[in-house]
Amino acid sequence: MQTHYGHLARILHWCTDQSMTNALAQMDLTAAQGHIMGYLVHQPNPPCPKDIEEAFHLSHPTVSGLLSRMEKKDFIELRPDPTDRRCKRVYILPKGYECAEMMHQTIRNNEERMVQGFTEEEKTIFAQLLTRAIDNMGGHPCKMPHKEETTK
Amino acid sequence: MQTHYGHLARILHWCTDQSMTNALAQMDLTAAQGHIMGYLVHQPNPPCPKDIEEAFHLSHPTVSGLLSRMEKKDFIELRPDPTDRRCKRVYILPKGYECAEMMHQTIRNNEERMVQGFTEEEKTIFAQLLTRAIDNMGGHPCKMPHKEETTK
DNA sequence: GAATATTATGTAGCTTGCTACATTTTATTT
DNA sequence: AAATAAAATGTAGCAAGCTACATAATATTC
Repeated sequence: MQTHYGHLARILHWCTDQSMTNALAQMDLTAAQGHIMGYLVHQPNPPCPKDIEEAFHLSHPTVSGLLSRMEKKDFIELRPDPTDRRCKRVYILPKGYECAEMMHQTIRNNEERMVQGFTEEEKTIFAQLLTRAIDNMGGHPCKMPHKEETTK
Repeated sequence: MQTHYGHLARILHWCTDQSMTNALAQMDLTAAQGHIMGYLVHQPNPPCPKDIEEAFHLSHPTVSGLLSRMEKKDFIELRPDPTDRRCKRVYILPKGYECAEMMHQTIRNNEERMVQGFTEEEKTIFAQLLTRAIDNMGGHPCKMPHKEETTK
């Protein structure tokens, strides 16, 4: 059985993913809902569902379902845009901001832990090899979700 | 914005995943159904749904749904075990074997492509750094699916 | 051997993803 | 200004994941 880089990459992401999922569950949020929160908190203005669809490359019914469940739990609030009655705007409520802060702490912890015992040179090489392998697979993966919800 | 290894790992796996999903779609199989096929074809004897649940860490209703849809498309056949009437056995039909062969070819192509232009030394280091990062995240990820459906 | 526990599967109902089609509002064309 | 196109969201229905509960067959225990 030879080495499978794709498998190793998968496991590594799985580890960070589990960590984030557990942290989010303690706040009564699912992983998908947490991703949205991470995005929302980094937007300068309240986005509309359409913006989220594009950022995450999700269909609009999927986003619609996620947002309505997040609203029911008081993480966000949906209000119609006064200037364009087609659009809704997504406003973050206090519980939403708490969640986002917790997520950032989780990512920081994971990133640090992952390269524990790596020398600075090893860290650099690690990032370079990962990047080259991605490039080899076809460069920019145009449909990957947003950076914010990344080390989920 | 600093480097996020978790993100890079995620993108790399995503690339291989897309490749496999596209290949499977041409045979009218979903990604999840393809994973099951990859597992089935490497079992010495026809397994029962319970074995699949354990190999993939899926719940039994999930497996049950997957298998019945695969059976409907003639990739597999479910027959009751004569010695234990609680169990069903999963038999692979010809279409199933074709699918498995195609999947292996896809994995080989991806693995090769991924490290194109890497020296032998770089390949070794790449695998080592990935492995060490995984170990740092808590060693054996006990709930990761089976190796077979890995570089999906 | 009868009662009980375990094991394998089935069913109901939820979240999150999708596509396809419908509706409403704004923008464009003529 | 009226007709048409485009944009944002809604609804229906499917796949694939889950938990919780139900059923049927085998194993264990008394």
